[in-house]
Amino acid sequence: MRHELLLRYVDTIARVGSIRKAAESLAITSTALNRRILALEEDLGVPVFERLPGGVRLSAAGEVLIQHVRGQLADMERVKSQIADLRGERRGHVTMAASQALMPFFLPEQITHYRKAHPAVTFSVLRRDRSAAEQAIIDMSADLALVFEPERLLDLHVLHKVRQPVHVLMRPGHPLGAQAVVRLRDCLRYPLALPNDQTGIRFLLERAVQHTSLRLRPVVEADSFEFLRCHALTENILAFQISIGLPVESDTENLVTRPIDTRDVPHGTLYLGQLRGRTLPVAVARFGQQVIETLVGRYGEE
Amino acid sequence: MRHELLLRYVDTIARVGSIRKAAESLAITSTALNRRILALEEDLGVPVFERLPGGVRLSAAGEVLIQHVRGQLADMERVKSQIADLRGERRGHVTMAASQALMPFFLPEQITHYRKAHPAVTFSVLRRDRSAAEQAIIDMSADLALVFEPERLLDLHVLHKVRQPVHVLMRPGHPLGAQAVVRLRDCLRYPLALPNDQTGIRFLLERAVQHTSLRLRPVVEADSFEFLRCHALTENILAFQISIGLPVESDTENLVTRPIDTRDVPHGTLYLGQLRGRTLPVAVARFGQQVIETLVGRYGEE
DNA sequence: CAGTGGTGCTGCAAAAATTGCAGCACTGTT
DNA sequence: AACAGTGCTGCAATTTTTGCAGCACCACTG
Repeated sequence: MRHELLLRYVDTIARVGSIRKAAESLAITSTALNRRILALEEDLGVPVFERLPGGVRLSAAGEVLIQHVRGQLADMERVKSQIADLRGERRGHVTMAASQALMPFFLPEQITHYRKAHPAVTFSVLRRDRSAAEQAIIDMSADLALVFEPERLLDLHVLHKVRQPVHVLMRPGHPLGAQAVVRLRDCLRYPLALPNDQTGIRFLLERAVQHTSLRLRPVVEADSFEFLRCHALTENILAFQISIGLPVESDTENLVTRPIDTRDVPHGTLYLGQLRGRTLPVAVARFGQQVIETLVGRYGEE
Repeated sequence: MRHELLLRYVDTIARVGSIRKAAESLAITSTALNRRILALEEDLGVPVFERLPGGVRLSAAGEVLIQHVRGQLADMERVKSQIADLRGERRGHVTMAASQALMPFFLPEQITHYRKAHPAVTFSVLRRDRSAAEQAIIDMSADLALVFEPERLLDLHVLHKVRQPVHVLMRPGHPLGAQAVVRLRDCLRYPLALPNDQTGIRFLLERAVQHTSLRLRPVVEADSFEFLRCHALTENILAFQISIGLPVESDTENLVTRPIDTRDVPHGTLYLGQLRGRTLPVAVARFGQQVIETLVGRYGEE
């Protein structure tokens, strides 16, 4: 598409923060890119970027423009998708921002299942926790967000939500495994592996101990649940995860999981959302529908 | 603006229905325009226009595209307006679709008043009754609609509404002038000048007599209220108008107006609306706000 | 305090895209 | 059968865009 090029250029520069770097990633010369931006700014009568010694940054006017540009690009995708759909082609691309808990099992399974029915649909997955997922929706780098305990829910239009209790993960034979439901204070007696502040689970745990005498003292802290889970197995300490992020029940030989009593740590909520007011491409909308149906089938209506 | 050009081209061709005619009105050669469309269709992989012997018409894919195109053009106006606003310029353009009743008094007064505060804001006014006003909103040839008794209210986001009783207009000395409120059956005893089917007033009158033995037998029918009002004065027959379209009260020497009993003809409703989901340019939004305040001040909250 | 690596920007010439003219094939109307 | 309207195309002129090299500027750094 010829006429979208300029928009793509603006978007890339804004994301990268440098004309030269953007030019490289766009496979054109910086001189051409630079001049297109200058021409745009002349047409517009206002600088779109502030020139800093280390690159460029969006000006106030640029902030207004970039939202329009990204909206236009996203909407153009929708148009192409609808036109392809009109020809019965059933192709398209879905960009999904999702919390970490969805990475190991839920999303792969969902995408595989969807691609069985629509092999021409392709996917991009961005691992984004909480506010980062919302940000991806707002700046339209993602079409859908499946996010645990988002922060603001402001520009997010909620398509579906399900409650998710927090579970504790341990090596087989750990004394906590004796109970079907564990209390938080019991967990805190053992060494902990905790996810970092960006995550919904950490948020829930911090809030749970806030007005108590309990304290979270992690032995290991990381931004990767995969690392935490594996580390819990090797060093025999406790990790945490929500229901949807737990491995299939069968392999209790390697890992034991127990829900934490909801009197101690209340349910968190997993949201499926899109940008408010956007019309999604057909492939995206259909995939969202499938996710909703799966969630309803698995956890019931909220 | 360079990159909007193609969008403007597509929009114009779709409205005009011919590449050559569109090229003329766009002040370019048909050759250039034609080739741009061909290039667009190649990029898109789908014909946007159906080629007919007498010109072109939007294809199914084109219908999808044109909605996007018009949305982007309108949104670009908003962006420019916001950028201008950012520079404290307070300029912009407002395109208003309105029912006929607003033409003689209300709109001129409103626009004059607004332009006193914001002289750099310019206006376009389209006279559109009922469904035509809604159509102008949908295809984005107008930003705001002030329309009496719209038909579907489907894509129209209602910003405000006021009730409007129907009045009968007569020459001074007409026997009907004796009563403060007139009954419909009394009106129908005299020769009538009626607006055509497209108008909300005709719609209300037709509905009023639908299940009665009364019949509307216009002596003169026209699509111009101005003509009807003037004709009523010269030939001494009855015309109709809603409150907001009536002349200022003072000049009762030339024209007498009386409300029709609402038991006979119920209130109609005047709607101020915009396209659902659109973010309006600042100038448009402010003007709409002023209109709402005027309506509230004059007719109270609904 | 010079050096270095980064930035955005600008002449000038080459390359590429766009445009305009004239004319073709086609269709519906007179 | 002539005509007036349409969209489309080959070719040449024109305009626009691009790329190279180099400039001025700034923030680090040793």
